Amino acid sequence: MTMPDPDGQLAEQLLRLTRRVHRIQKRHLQQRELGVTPAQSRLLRTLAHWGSPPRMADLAERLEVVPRAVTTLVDALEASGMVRRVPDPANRRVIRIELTDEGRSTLRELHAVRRSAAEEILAPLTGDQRETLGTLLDTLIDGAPAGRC
Amino acid sequence: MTMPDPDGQLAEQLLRLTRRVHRIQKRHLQQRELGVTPAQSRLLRTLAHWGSPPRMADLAERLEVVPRAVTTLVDALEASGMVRRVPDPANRRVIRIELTDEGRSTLRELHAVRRSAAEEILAPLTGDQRETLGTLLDTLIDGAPAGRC
DNA sequence: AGGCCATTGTTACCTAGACTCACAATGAAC
DNA sequence: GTTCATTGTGAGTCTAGGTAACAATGGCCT
Repeated sequence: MTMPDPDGQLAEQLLRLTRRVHRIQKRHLQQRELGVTPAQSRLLRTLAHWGSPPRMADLAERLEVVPRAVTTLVDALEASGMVRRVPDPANRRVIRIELTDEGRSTLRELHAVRRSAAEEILAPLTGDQRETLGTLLDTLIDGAPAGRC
Repeated sequence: MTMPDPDGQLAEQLLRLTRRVHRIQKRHLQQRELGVTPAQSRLLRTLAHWGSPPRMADLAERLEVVPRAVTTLVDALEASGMVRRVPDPANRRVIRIELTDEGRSTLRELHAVRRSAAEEILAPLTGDQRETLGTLLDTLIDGAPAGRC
């Protein structure tokens, strides 16, 4: 009476949930009409958690995407005044990305968006369950073999 | 000393993991060179779990996408001989989607792909943890308010 | 100094996956 | 039989990502 493929099922559930998370987040973002897409929102949050302005390459690594993808995101965010490209005097190849005041104020609104989206997604879970889930996800994310090249 | 936004963090982790799952699955699929994308693979699996051949609209609902998206997927799968469009004699508007023999054989290979991808993703977790995660994900997926409409 | 290679960001292009809108064909209901 | 709902699809858009080629820069090595 063992399940036929428990791990495969798990991956399936994860993917399914994934799609739902994405859709819900997108909807909540659109409702606020901040002109920010989910990926841009993620970049902004990443930026906020940084100490000093990171380089494009830093962002790419943190976001786990190729540098080229960061260029597009920063293009959009810069066009809407959320971030600024600042050349690094110490190394003329690198460009540092700074949050603008407008970016910071948008971030505060994004915080609320994320909260409401998270609330909708996590509604079926109790506080304890959320904590457990958080721990498991942490383990999954941190313990990853980082892509074995 | 409470966390600033635990639920938001959770959603963040979920999204991050999501991206990883997607990437890993895609890589594993490409390695096998089955000519099947992740979304197509999902449709095939959905099809296999169905009793009698479903309508396009059924698939759309089950996959949680708009019907138009199913058209594209079925186009591709039909072009590679995995499925067949069969008109429904009882209602000439509906088209039923049938798995072909080739689709069935591909599905067997996809099963292996999914297993290996799941293994890579879930490597950091013990058996017990996987079980717990499965339960939590079930709760999340089934308990969803289905888009409050 | 000069030459070779790695780093950094970007230009140009492609793909997957989803969405909206409009529409034609069909069925159902009044 | 006219009107309305269902069903699938054409046309077009959009987000998010990926490759490949490249120009500019920096580091290193002799």
